[in-house]
Amino acid sequence: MPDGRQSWKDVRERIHEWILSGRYAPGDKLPRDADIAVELACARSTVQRAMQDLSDSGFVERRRKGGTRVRQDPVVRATLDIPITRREVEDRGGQYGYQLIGKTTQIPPRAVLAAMGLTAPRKLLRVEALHLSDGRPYILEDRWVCTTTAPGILDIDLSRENANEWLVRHKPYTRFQVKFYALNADDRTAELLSATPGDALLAIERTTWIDDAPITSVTSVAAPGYQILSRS
Amino acid sequence: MPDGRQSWKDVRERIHEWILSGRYAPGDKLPRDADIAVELACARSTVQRAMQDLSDSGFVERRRKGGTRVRQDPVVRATLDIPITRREVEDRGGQYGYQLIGKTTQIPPRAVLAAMGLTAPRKLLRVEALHLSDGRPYILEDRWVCTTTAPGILDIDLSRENANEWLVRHKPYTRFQVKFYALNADDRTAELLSATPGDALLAIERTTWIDDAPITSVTSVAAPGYQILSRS
DNA sequence: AAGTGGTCTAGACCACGTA
DNA sequence: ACGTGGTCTAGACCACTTA
Repeated sequence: MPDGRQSWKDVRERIHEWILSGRYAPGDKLPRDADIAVELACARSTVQRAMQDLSDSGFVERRRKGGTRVRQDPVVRATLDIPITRREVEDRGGQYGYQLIGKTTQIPPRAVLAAMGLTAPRKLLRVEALHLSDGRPYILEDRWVCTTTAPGILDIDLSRENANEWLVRHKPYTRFQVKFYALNADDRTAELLSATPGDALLAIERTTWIDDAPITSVTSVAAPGYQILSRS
Repeated sequence: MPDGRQSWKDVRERIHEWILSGRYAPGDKLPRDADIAVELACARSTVQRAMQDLSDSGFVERRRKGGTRVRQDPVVRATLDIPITRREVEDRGGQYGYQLIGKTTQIPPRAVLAAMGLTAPRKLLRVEALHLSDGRPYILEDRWVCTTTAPGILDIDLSRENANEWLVRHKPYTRFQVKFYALNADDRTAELLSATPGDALLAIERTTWIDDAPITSVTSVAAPGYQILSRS
């Protein structure tokens, strides 16, 4: 314990060690921030910052007046980065390619309406496209766009410009929801992704809103072997 | 602009609106924190807090001396909660059940060693178990435990006690990694999960460490239809 | 009603990276 | 070298919640 400055990360580490070592077991109450600040010889706000991080990470639970307790059932909280596909491909050293498959205006299936929080059926723009890595199919996306919220999309030449990238640059969202699941490739999907019908594929469904107005809902199906990793 | 107190979340919202409205477009440089603080009539540290959040969320990019810029390619950063399975089942209103399938000590396949960061092959404890919801198979887990890092696991009656819950309570980790992918059910997996061979299933692989010492690596395969959702 | 976490402020200094 | 973000401190007040 040198008497130099301690960052809140150091303080977080100290407290984390108390938990790891069993000095404070799951369910135990930790001292008040102010007391910890005295013990560790730092400002209370530094302890507060450390505690907030431990709380965000699911290690402790904090309540006003109730104090801080070590969580009984730590929740694993994973953070995933979902970059735009072009960047993902290029970061892996691949050559990115994009291909428009279809563009229509139609009433989407119930599941899509539900995902976007729409109650009444209405026509939406549907864009199907394929992302390629080194010329090989990488991700097949089936996108529905609300043309009321994002009318500008209608002026874009989607055979040249990528719908996702256009939206991300011109229609920032305030809220989003992501869903992961596995599905068996049907004949069409298999053909487009150069897979075999029945192959298990990872599907990523993303829906974005500006406040309560849905912008787009897209289901991306990845080619066989695709994995998603949490940040370090 | 009422002259009441503003929280850093309010400030974050104000700056976010600047970006949404196009006042600052992707690639643009934002004013220095200090100037924003003057404009919004708050302390610089409040702006700093807001900016840190916007940076964590992937909206802006900050560099010392370089200033703050709106990101060109916003990264979608999703946070997932992965609770212990008992809690997940009970939160969904189901009756949780647990069943030990097998427990052996053997040398794991290369992939498992690699996931744990082990270079030399060595024997690990392997525990296979089934989690049930209302008596129906829910998740099949195939776990490898490093008995050097977590020797206590050998004293546990794993037919009664859940390996995951024991580890989570007695062996807190300092670091972890999560991986998601899809796989086709093989005959054995299908039988254990009451699925059909070939069904697409979601696999979640989690590895935990204390510092650099691996604790456990577990691959959980969920029954058909399982989905993972991001937090709000 | 009182105690605890949550946040703000103002000022200071540090550390990093760019110009 | 210097400007910008990053963080700490000390003190103050607020807000929630439970004793």
